Amino acid sequence: MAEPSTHGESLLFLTDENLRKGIEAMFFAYRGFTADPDRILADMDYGRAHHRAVHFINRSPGTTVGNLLTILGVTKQSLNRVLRTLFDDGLVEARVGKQDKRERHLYLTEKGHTLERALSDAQRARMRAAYRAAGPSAVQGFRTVLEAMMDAEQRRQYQGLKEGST
Amino acid sequence: MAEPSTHGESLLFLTDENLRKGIEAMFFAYRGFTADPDRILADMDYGRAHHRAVHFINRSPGTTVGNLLTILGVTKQSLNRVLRTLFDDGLVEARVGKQDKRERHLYLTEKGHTLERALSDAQRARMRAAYRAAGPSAVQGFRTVLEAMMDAEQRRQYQGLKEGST
DNA sequence: AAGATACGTCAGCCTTGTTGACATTCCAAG
DNA sequence: CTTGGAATGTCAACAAGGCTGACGTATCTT
Repeated sequence: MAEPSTHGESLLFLTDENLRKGIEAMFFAYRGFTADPDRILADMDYGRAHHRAVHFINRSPGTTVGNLLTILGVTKQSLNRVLRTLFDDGLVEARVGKQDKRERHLYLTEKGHTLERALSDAQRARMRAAYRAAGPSAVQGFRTVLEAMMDAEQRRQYQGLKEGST
Repeated sequence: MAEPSTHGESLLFLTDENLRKGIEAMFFAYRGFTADPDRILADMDYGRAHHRAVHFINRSPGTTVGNLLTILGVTKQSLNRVLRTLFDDGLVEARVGKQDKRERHLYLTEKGHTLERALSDAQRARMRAAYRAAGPSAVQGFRTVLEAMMDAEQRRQYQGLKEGST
C-alpha cells in the first residue's frame, strides 16, 4: 500500500515495504551466515559463544579478558564460563600480563587455531560465494549499509579493529 | 598486510581480509539491528522469539502454526511456548480453519498490532537511517549480497513472501 | 475403519544470557 | 606501608529459548 507515485526524485527505496524487505533479508541472511559454523560446533559440544570468543582472540592475539568483554557485550560470568571450557580443552591459553599482572592476555593454542580455521573457512566460503555472486559494487554497498546500521559504539570497535591489530 | 598490488583485474574484493571484515560487519550490524526492538521487548517480559512470531503473523495474517514453524525454523514445542503467552496476553488469536479444521489460523488482535507497530517502527527507523545514509545503490547491493548469503531454502521463503501476501 | 496430519502438551535437558556477592591480586596514591 | 580501586575469577541462582521424546486428540483422507 501507499506506493507513492514516481515524483521525479527517487526516495522510493525508503518505502516501508522496502524497509520491511531489508529487515527480513537480515533475518534470513543471518541464519545462513551462522549455519555452517553452527553445524561444526554442534559436533563438538560448543556453541556460538565459543565461536565468537575464538574469532576475536584469533583476530587480536594477546587481547585481555576486559577487551573481550567490551567487544562481545556480555557479562564476565557468561564469558568466563565459555573461556574456562576453552582453557580446559586446550584451545586457548592465558598469559599473565607483563606490565599489569592482573590482566590475562589470551592466545589461541595450535589446537585453537585449528578450530578457528575450520570455523572461519566455512564461514568465509559462504561469504566468498555470496560476494562473488553479487559482485564488487554490491559488496561495497553491503558494507556501507551494515556500517550505517551499527550503534556508534559498535562502529567504533568495528573500525578500530580494522587497522590496529595488537 | 597482503595488500595485493592493483593488477588491472579486480578480484581484490575477495581477499580473506575483506571477507573477514564482511563477517564482522554482519556480527556488529546484527547487534544494532536487534537492539531497538530488544529494548522495547525487555520492558514487557518478551523476547526476540515473540518479536519474530508477531512479525510473521503480521506479515501473513491467517498463516497456520505449521507455516510459522517452517519459516522460523524452530520446534513446535518452542514455538508453542511463545504462542501460548501471546494468546494469554491477548496479542494473537487463533481461528480454526474453515476448510481444514485441524489448522489454526493466526491473527494479531488490536493489541497485537500495537506491539507490532512499536517494534517495527523502531526497527524500521534504524533501517531507514542506514538506507538514507548509504543511498539507493548501496541498498541495492546490500540486498543482493544478503540474498546470496541465504540457504536456498531460506531464499525461497524470503522471495515467496515478497509477492503473495495471504 | 485405518492411517496420516495438524496441533497441543508434559517432562526434561542444554546453552547462554542475567544479577548479586565475594575473594584475589595487583597497581598506584597517600 | 597501607589503602582504595581496578581486573579478574568464581559461586549460586535464575530465565529465555532452543532441543528431544513421548503421548493425546481432533480431523482429514483413503
